[in-house]
Formats: sequence, C-alpha cells, structure tokens
Amino acid sequence: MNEAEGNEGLRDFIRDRVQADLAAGKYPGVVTRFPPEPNGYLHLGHAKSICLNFGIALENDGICNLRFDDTNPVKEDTEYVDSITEDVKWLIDGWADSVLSEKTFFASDYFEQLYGYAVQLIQHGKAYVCELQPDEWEEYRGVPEKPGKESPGRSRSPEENLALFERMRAGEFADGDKTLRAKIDMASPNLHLRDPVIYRIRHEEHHHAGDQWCLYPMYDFTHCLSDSIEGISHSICTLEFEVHRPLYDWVLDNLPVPQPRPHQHEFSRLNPTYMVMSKRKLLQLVEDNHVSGWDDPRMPTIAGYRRRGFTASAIRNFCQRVGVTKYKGVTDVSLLENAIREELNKTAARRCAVLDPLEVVIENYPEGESEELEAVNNPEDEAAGKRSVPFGRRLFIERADFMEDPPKKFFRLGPGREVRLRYAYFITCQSVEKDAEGNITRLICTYDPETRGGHAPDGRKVKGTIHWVSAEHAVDAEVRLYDRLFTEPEPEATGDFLECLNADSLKVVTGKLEPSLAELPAGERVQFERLGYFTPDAKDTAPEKPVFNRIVGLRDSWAKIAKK
RNA sequence: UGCCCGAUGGUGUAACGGUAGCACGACAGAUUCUGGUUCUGUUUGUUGGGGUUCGAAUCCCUAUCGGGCAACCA
Repeated sequence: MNEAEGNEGLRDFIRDRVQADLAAGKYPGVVTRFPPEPNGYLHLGHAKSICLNFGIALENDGICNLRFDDTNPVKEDTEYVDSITEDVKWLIDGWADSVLSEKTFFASDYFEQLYGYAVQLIQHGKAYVCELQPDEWEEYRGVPEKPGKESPGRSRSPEENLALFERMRAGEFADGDKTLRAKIDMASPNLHLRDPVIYRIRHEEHHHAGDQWCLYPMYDFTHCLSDSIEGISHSICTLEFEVHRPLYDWVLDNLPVPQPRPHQHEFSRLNPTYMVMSKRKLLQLVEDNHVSGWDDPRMPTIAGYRRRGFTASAIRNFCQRVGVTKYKGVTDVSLLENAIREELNKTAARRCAVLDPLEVVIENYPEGESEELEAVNNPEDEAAGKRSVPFGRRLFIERADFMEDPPKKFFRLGPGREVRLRYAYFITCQSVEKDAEGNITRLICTYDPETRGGHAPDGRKVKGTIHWVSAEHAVDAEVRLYDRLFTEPEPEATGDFLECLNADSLKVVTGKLEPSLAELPAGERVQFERLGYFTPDAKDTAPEKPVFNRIVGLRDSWAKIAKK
C-alpha cells in the first residue's frame, strides 16, 4: 500500500472493506469516483466525500474519476460544471492531484450506451413503456405497507415496447406522456423496486449533450451503469442512497456488464453546526440575497471558504478528523476552526492592525519625530525573520484595550496604568479626553524611553501587552469581520432556517493597518496580532484600497472572563 | 401498525471477544513581549433488559430512542 501523505493509519469501515476486497482479489485495483450533479456549488459535505474518494484511491495506488452526474437538464448548468471542477482541483492540489483521472467524465457522454442497455432490458422483458400520468402514480405505486398495482403497460410485448421506446426517442410524445420502467416487483416493501422509472421525456436542451436528446435516463439507471462503464470498484455515496442499493444491484445483475462489477457503499453525510448544507437552501440564500453569492465568505461552500481565506489542507484535515461512519451526528464547527487556526498559527506572519481605533498621544515623545522598531514576524517560525515598524507621537490602539474603570482582571490600559506596546515601549495613561457626549476621544500618555524594544532595564513588569499602529504611517483598509451565518446550532431543525440567520454575520469596519500590509498580495494570510487571521479579499482588494477578510478569530479567553 | 439503517463523555471518533483511548470543547494551573501558542492536570461515556462466554462496547435476542424510504430529482 502506498503511504499517502497525512493519511497513514486512517481507518474506517469503508477502507476496511476496500482492504478486504483487495485481499480477496475481488478487483484488480481501486477505482473510485466523485460524482456531483452540476446544479449547485460544492460545499463542505462534498469536501468530505472528495477526501474519502480521493483518499482511498491515493492510499491504494488507484485512481479517482471526476464525473458529472448530469441526467437532469432542467436543473443543471455549465456554470456549475466550471465551479465544481475548479473547487475539486483546488481542494486536492498538492495532495491527491496525482490520482485524479486525466479526463473529466460526464454521465451524459454515456447516453447512447445507456440507451442500448435499456433496449436490452426491454428485449428481455425486463422493462416496459408506461403511460400512467403523474396523478395516477400515487394510486399505482401503493404505500409501504401495501403492494402497488400493475401498470397497464406492464404486460405489453417486448416488440411493442421497443417500438414505443424508439418513438419516445424520436420525439413523438410530449413531456410526461410516457416513461420507461424497469419490471421488478410492484409488491416490494422497498418502494424503489416497484417498477421504477428509468427514462422520462424532457424536450429540453442539455448543457453538455446539446439538443441530441429529448429522452433522459434517471439517476438509478445511470449511476450504476456509469460506474460500470468506468470500471469503478467502490462506489461510495451517502446514506440516503442506501435504499437505492437493491436497485443499483438489480440493474447491474440484469444486464451483461463487465465483471467484476462495482459495489455501492454508504456513509453518513457531514452535518456541521451553525450551517445549512442542502443545495436547495444554499441556493435560496444566494437567490434571496442573504449572501453576496455562492462564494460569499460566510457560505459553507468550497468557494466561500477559499475566498474567506481557508486553506485546502485545513479543510482536508478537518474532514479527516471528522471520520467516516454510518452514524448521523452533528459536527461541532469548532473542529473546523481548530484545523485552520492550527495551520495558520504555524504559517501566518504576524502583523499589527487596529480595527476599532482610539487615538493615543505620547506627550513626552518629541513632536515631528518617528523611529523604526524591530518586530518578530512569526514566533512559531524563526525563519520568518523580522521586520521594522514605524513608531511616533500619535498612535492608535484598540478601543477595547482601554477601560476608564477597569475591573480587577483587566490587564490592559486604564487611567494611571502602565502597559507594554508590543515591540515598542511601556506607556502610562495620564489623562482621558472626551467629547460633549462623554465619549472617549483621546488618551494622553507618557512613555518610558528606557523601555525601547519592550523591556524595562529595572526589571519591572507590566501585566498587559497591547498592539498599536503609528497614526502618521497607518494605512486605512476595509476589514470584513465574518461570523457564523446562523444563530442556532442546527438551523435546519428549527421551523424556518431563515429565521435564525445571524444579523451580525458580517461587520464591515475601517481598520488602521501597519504600512507593510498596504500591498499584501491576495492569497497571503496573516495574523493581526491579538485579533485573528486575515487575508485580502481576492475579488475586492486593490492596492489603493485594501480589503481584508477575517478568516477566523484567535481564541479569546478574555472574552470568556469578561462575560462572567 | 411495512422495509432499511443507526446508538460509546458536551460533540465527533477508536477499541475487530481480553486494561474503554484519541481529537475538539469545557474547567484549573504553569509558561509567555499576542488574555494567542505551548505544556500539565481535571471532568464526563459503552441506551435499557435478557442471553452466550473464564471474559462482551464488541456475538445473539428483545425493548427503547433516533434517522431514512412513497419526484417522471440526484
């Protein structure tokens, strides 16, 4: 077995099954597939599936096909084909790109072959044309406890069925007039086996197949045969397809497909807290403008996370930690946040930015002068080196770092208190200036020149260290502070998920940034010290007007204490 | 009341008949020029009842609870 990077020792019931199949010599090799329908953007749930399918291929020297399951032209679009392709490549880049099939597959490329299989089914008396109308369906299908009724078309001869099926293809009938059904068992306790529809008429142009067809195969008929055509060994999908498995097996067992044939395995889908994961609901968020688009940084889409500043490796890591089982639980978002913080703590350069500025004047600092101070780029990575930051008489500090009447555990600035300005000097607050309404407008402080660099020669200590920027040198930037999109851990469990939309999921502020941040290229991620991890917004940032996204905040134990 | 699937700390997951472990969270402490990071410690768990066995989270039966299935969606 190939030691796939980061995947060593990964075990779950599907991987166990793959190993058992290999040991038994059931398949010559492992071929998996990731089969999205191009009717929406990929989200975190898809990421889990991608990590599983590509991961298993990677660990077993196999391959994984990207295949679009595009059998429903009315819902699908090339916009989604393009976004999905981009997202998959981004997510596996540098990890499993070597096992991605060279070509991209489309189920619609198999339509002719699928048609041939359907003809064979008809010839063997295993499929028939049905003219039941939609309103008659419920009556004929029956309910789980009671058998259904046979369609009048069920007893027609193969010759007649074949002739009708050809005329369906030729476009002689209107949408909904006729269907092709598999002849299985109208009394089965599994409704999917009660003569399921395998072809329906849709006079509709297809985004990939063009206008060649007015007859489209259904998922259950298409998916298993597409797997078979591509030589898939393990067809991995989510739990809701479990009841479809007997149909998957029926189709492959009743047609002369190559052996060994693929088998379906189901796992439970990802269900993170404070998110909705259904494509329908995500589409609604986009269409009703609750978010700016599929790639809004608050969306749980791959595109959203990418724009927000998440790394592919953090998402993969998260998927790995979540595990693979058949138990339907909820996954705490803190697991995802931990994954991205853990990575960025090691890799992101530190910078200073003040997001809610309060002016500070150092009254004993010479007017009109400034100096450069040395700051460490990343305490977790010595190789990241140092930079210099300008210091002057007028500064900005965070409004939350000053309290006029501080409680005992508040370690920051207050009247008469001394704190350290990170990498600079100790300062002491001498007086507070206010406007007519009593709002604090300015702090008058003094600094101790002996503490340059942040240490006092007399060995005295300060309780707190705060960040700052020089007012004279600061760069203004729009900073977008994202929070969870929903206020409830399980928005879908409440009556209407839109009712628990978080009104504060986006706050936009104008921050004061240290000058080195002025032209940070998109794709770079930095830590604003004591605040969180940030990245320039790939779409909106510009050299003269930087725009930053907050990827995730730092853990904030003061916020916890302050709450009490 | 039909069929299928599932159930291990707050959450997710491991233990494949032999000491219930890991991650995240929470709490407490230490370290710290980020109330970050790091380190240490604490807390909490095998759904109930029967059985098989020297021994059961694991195998069997049963109850309970939860989820899924009745688109010409995937």
